[in-house]
Amino acid sequence: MAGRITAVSIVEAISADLRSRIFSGELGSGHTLTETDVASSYEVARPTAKASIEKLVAEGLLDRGTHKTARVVELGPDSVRDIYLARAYLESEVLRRLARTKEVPEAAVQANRDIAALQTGAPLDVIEPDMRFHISLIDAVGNERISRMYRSLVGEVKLCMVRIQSLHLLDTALIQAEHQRILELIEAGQGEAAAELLDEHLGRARERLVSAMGGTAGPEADVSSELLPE
Amino acid sequence: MAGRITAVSIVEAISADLRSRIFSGELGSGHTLTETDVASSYEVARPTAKASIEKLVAEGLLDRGTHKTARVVELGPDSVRDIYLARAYLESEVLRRLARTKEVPEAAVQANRDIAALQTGAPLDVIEPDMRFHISLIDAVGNERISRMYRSLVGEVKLCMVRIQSLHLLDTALIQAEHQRILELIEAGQGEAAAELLDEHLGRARERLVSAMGGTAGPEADVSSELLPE
DNA sequence: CGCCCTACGATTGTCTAACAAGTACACATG
DNA sequence: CATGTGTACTTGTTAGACAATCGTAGGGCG
Repeated sequence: MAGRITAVSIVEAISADLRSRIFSGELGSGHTLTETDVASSYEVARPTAKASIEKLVAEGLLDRGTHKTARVVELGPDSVRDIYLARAYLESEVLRRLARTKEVPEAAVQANRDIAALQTGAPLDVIEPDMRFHISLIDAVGNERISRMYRSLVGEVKLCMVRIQSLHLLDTALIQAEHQRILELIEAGQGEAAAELLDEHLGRARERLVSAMGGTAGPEADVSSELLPE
Repeated sequence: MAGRITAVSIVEAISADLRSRIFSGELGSGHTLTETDVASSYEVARPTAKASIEKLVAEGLLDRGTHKTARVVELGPDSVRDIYLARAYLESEVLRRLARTKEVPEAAVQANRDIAALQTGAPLDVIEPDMRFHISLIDAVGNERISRMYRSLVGEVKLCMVRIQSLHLLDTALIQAEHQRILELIEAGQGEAAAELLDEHLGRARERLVSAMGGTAGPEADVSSELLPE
């Protein structure tokens, strides 16, 4: 087979393209997407564009109220905390259950190897294998719904990331070491310890994100920032 | 405030009506819903009906492939296990975290009181307060995304329930007692024990559902059932 | 007689065109 | 300065139509 042929509907194709443009940062937070704009830029009818937009709204990537123009969601510090806490809930429980059977998913090991081999590259290159590491752990329990839920969270995480340029704060070596330790704890059957380490791991990432976006004051930014001199 | 006024769109209204008809069992598993049928029966245009159907597909209540008629999802034993395991994942982690702060949500206490006060009623009446109990626990951690995820699972659980008539298997007193014990364990800060009890609680409910639907052989029924004499 | 192929009906995907209804912002008025 | 009005832009919904596709029933051939 020379690459699976994909005969997706137009709606899906447009959704996919918009999604990747959002993740790439081309469509930044707060960017508005009117139905007519989408329709004309992709040369489709408005109902088709409407369907594409509503698909992304359902995914949580776009935001829109009745009779209002859709816009790329703006994730403030509160949202970031919500997302990362949700990740921690899902993933720490997964670690506990994996530890019971001492099951270390090969895909996670490979993802972490990729991080280690990455030492020299651009700082953003760590994101992809990092996400792959976490997704591998989730998928290892073989629960379709849990996997789906986690993927939707990952989508929002990526959305956070594109807002941050200063990702050189990322300490690739530290990330890789913590991942390694988590895998070891699973293998040793110490689920509780693995869950705790993960909590710290995600908590640190979360606070780094929050502080990095603190200056740009998202919609849920605390009021004190309005009192600062401009 | 004398009841919030709700000016929902037509699409939402139709989705809501279809949803309740699905949950009530009026639209049973495998029931087909063509766009034209929905359009004519609600006296709306086909695109409107289409949007309503697609909304329910996104929720996981309907199932449909390209160019194929939408049908109410058929949940086999494997799906039931997947759903209940996902519930266990989310909820047991929630219990652990609630136990850390020894926080017993009042709404959950109330829901369990309602179950206790229910002793004499029809056996299906236990479902509503039971769901409310579990949802209260989830909501208590105040994480928007976790709550959303759990609610989508609850939707599928209700879908399972309507397939089963023989719900007199439900032991209301046992359910109520286990709930009570879970709340006590949270208050005592024993998250691990609470999580374990919940696992049993949900596991029992799951196996009861699976065996109750075993005769009707869902799509994921194991092959041996095909070997049985008809 | 059974099997493959084709033609048909039913259904969905998409488009064009249009009107109704709502929001947001500027403007005029008291 | 607050309030009301109005206009432009956008979305919600409809109607009708055509193409593409799926399932099935019927006809031709071995």
